[in-house]
Amino acid sequence: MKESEARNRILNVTTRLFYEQGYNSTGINQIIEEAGIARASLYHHFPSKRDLLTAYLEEMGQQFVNELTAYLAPLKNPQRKILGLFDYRIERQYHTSFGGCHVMKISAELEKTDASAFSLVAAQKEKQKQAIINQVAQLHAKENAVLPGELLTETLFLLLEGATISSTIQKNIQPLKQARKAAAKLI
Amino acid sequence: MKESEARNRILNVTTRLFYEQGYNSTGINQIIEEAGIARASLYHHFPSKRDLLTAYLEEMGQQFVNELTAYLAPLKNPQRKILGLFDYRIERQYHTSFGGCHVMKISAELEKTDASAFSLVAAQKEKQKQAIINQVAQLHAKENAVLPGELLTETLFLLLEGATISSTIQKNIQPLKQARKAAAKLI
DNA sequence: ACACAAATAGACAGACCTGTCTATTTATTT
DNA sequence: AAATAAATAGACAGGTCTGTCTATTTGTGT
Repeated sequence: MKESEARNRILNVTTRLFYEQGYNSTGINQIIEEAGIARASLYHHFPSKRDLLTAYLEEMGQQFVNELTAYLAPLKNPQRKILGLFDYRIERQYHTSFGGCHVMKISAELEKTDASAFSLVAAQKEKQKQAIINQVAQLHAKENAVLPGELLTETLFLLLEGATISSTIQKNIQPLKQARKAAAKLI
Repeated sequence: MKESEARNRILNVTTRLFYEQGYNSTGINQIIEEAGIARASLYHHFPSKRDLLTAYLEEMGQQFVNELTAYLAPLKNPQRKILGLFDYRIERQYHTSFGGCHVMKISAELEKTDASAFSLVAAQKEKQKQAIINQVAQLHAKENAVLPGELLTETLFLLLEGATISSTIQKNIQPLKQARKAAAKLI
């Protein structure tokens, strides 16, 4: 029922354009044209542009988690999986020509007073963080670890976030490689 | 000569609006109205909107460095100054109601192919990073430090960046506090 | 007093924006 | 076969956008 052909085309085009051009710079008209569907069809499935934003975030969130899970699956132990988090980001940066994290991009376009949008966005980030928590939980704490468990999780997450935005601004993967190196010393 | 009254008003209003609403969502008409100047005056000083962007980045960069320098000045030793970097960000987040870093916000609105804009943006970030390098250079390396000097600098920078974006998305200072805690253990 | 720069008001072009509406056609289901 | 849903084309309203242009007034330095 939700699998209609037109809806899929709309969602695919929207996802691509919102990520490449941003939310504000992407117009309904462009979506209609590139998706090759009628105006009324779009408004039938998505009554307002805001509904497209919600769908975009959910779609991208789903993709991200699926891809990450697949990427980490073959890695053998928690250490390697944690380093895999950084490698995955590196691969993604190459694949998107340094487009950066979609959640960060969208959040920068939102008015800071738009609480409902920010709660959507924050929920997406929370999911990503959960992937780290799951791995750190399986680490055998080092004898004389510099950072205790919970702080280690947070630090790894923040390193990942900082390296991602930094890599996006600099348009090279150096920050992610450095973050990976630091992570290797901390786990 | 560049100190004309009208120009200052334009720049002040532009700076506020670009930061609060973003670049794409701020119109020339709104700037004119809020600055209380004539349309032709704006185009006299800034021939295109793009010129406003350049001026905005330079203005904000100047402000950021000045404020940070003033904030760190009374702190006594390199350790405290490094932790001061985090405290300064916390204060800024409160002061801007969690508006976040202006460089990150703008970079998220740029097309990733806009090389000239990205080089402006990257230069601003480089300046901020330099502030950390300066402090770390004065640290006496710990005997058995987990992270060697250069990697320590990069790690502190990435922690700061990650905690800033994370704090902006979550709308609370917890990430910055955690990053500060991690930094304290690393230096 | 003269010249030049800076600022003003406001109309205008040409394009784009979101969302609504009418009226018709195609599918699917019962 | 009848009814319901999904899709189509395209006009339309009301607004906003950037940038240009004319024509006039204010200010400043020489």
